[in-house]
Amino acid sequence: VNNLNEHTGALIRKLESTFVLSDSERAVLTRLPMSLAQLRRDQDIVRDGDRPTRSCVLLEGFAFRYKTTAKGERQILSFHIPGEIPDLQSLHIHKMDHSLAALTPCKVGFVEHEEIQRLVESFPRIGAALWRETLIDAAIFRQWMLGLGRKDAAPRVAHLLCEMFDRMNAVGLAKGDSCPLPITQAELADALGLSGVHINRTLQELRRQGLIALSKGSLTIKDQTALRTLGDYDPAYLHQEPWKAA
Amino acid sequence: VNNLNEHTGALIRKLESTFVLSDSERAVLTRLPMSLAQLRRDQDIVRDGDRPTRSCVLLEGFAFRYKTTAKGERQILSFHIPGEIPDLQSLHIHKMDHSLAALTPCKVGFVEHEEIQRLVESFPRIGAALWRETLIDAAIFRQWMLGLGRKDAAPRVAHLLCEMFDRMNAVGLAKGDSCPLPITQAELADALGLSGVHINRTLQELRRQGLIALSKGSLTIKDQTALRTLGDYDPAYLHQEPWKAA
DNA sequence: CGGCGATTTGATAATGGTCAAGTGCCGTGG
DNA sequence: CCACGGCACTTGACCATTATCAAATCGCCG
Repeated sequence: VNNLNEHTGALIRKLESTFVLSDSERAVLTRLPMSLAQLRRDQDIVRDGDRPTRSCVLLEGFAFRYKTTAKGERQILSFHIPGEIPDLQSLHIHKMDHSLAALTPCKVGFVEHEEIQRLVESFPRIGAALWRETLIDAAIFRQWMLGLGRKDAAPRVAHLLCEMFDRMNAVGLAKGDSCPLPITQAELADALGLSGVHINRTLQELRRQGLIALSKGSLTIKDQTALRTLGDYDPAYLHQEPWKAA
Repeated sequence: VNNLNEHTGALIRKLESTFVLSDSERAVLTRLPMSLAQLRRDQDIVRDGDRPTRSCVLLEGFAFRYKTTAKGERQILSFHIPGEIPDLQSLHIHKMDHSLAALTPCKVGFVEHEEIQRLVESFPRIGAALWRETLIDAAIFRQWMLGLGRKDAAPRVAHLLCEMFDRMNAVGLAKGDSCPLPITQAELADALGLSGVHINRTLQELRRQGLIALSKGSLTIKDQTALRTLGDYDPAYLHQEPWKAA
């Protein structure tokens, strides 16, 4: 518990992207006790089977959750951007059923479950907002399932790129039609249930059609309409509209 | 709001499968106001895009959630058994991002969101239990994603059958190594991201190997060990152990 | 008996996987 | 400054799992 505030900016920005916080709510969040850590790329934060007593707020950088098959194949379940709490579910589900790792070097804050419990008891609206975040998480899982189960490679890739751009945009991390997206083709493959080779060819096709540019960790959406149509993308499932005043 | 109790038995049984209720908690749940309805097979309960003001408790029969692709392909996202609240998420996520339908004729109780809100405010432990249920929902989505993205047909089918059996068993609806499973091969296909033809051939193979029997809406697991191994199944993600005393 | 939905079967095609080798990029150390 | 090493990306050839299409059978209910 080694900080005071200024670290929670990403968290507050994220919550405020769908929620209007009152002053007292913002104040208590700013002072939320967390212990900071800096993580290397690819470092596990929590592992499948762990029983963590704290959750992890992503302050800078990107993370992802994944599971592994008996024969060692990896499925990436979600990508996480600054301000998110990727393992909030461990608050009520005590044993991890998947792992969480750093996609890039990143800065995180660990908050004890006890602390979160106190927070949601004293500030029920924050409790509801956090519950809501976990529900949006689930909505994203459902959307990915539709892709994994029923879409061809190109629409799958297109959809993911649309989603990541919108999520980055919602927390102010996109500029114009570009945003950081430091994801490897192998990671894309593991997220979309495809092989690295096929991801490569699909990306080339999207580039050839002038829909996107993606290189050196940066994504540019060159033809949003076409990309959304191809990916059958409708951002409604992200439930991003600010919705309830303080 | 046309009933008193005896209808909520399935709900209570479900909650008690992972949670020890106090007497007052059980009492308030028993009296939970809900309006009953009887639904036909395949009838939509709520639709993608709706903004429901109530959630649906499944009292008898089976339900499923699904999404549809632009070209009309269906992905089934989850199956639901008696006692579950398949659209509880609409409490905090106001617009449906998928549909919910009756897999078999079924009896449901609709509970107004207002009512649930009152319930979780007065009984925070029930609130936590419900939050937990939505998190387990998400855990099941994650497990399905691993299958959709990274497993071949046979393991996918095997895994689903293991899961459905364990969930039925947890609420007392299995007898020995059998349980009701009134699911069509086409529905299995849409849940597992495969074609109906391929599901048919895969089921035949599982039967030929003596792992299962599945017909007339009833599943029998004839070799649990082999089926679990094949499906790479570990029930930990269902988080079924009763865990916190009242 | 008729009819309809569910299941089964066979033949053929396609999307995407695997394997293997090569290229490009970038940071490190001589 | 340049060679080296490693990792991500790219390419080509071949293969496999699964989709598609079409038709036949089964089972149950009226």
